[in-house]
Amino acid sequence: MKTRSRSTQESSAHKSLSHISHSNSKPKKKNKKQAQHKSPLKVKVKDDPHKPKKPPTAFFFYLEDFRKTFQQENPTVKSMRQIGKACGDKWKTLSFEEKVAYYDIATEKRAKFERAMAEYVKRKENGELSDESEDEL
DNA sequence: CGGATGATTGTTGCT
DNA sequence: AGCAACAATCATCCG
Repeated sequence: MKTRSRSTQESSAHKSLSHISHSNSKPKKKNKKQAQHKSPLKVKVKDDPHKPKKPPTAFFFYLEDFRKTFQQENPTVKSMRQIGKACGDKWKTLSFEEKVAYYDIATEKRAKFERAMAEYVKRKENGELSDESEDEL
C-alpha cells in the first residue's frame, strides 16, 4: 500500500456534485487571476532556472486523452477551450476508477515535482550565491 | 499582423 | 488555513 495513497478519492468523489451551475446569465465575470499569465512560454517572469514548474493536474492528463477522442468525435471543434468545458463536464461524470487512474499519474508527477523542488531548494541553499552560469557549462 | 485572452480543474506555494 | 496564481493548449478576437 502506498503510504502516499491519495487517501481514496471516494470521499471526494462522493462530494456534492449536485450543484451544477444552472445559471444562464453568466457575465463571465471570472477573476483574471488564473489567466493572468499572458505568454508564459515567451514571457519570463523572473523565475529561477531551477524553480520547478507546477506539474499538470490529473485533469490535464485527462484532457490529453479526452482531447484526442473529442477531436475525433467532434472534428468541428478545434479550440481547446470548448474541449475544456466538455472535458470538465465529463470529468465530473468520470467513474471513480477512471479518476483514480489519472489521479495516480498526477500523484506520481507530484512526487517527482516535490523531488525537483527539494533539489531546487537544496541548490538554492548551496549555490544561490554562486554563479549559475550552467548554461555555459 | 500580432499579441493576448479565454476555459477547464487541480495542485502546489506562500503568507 | 486559506487564497492566489499557475499548469497546457490553441483557436479566436481585438487592437
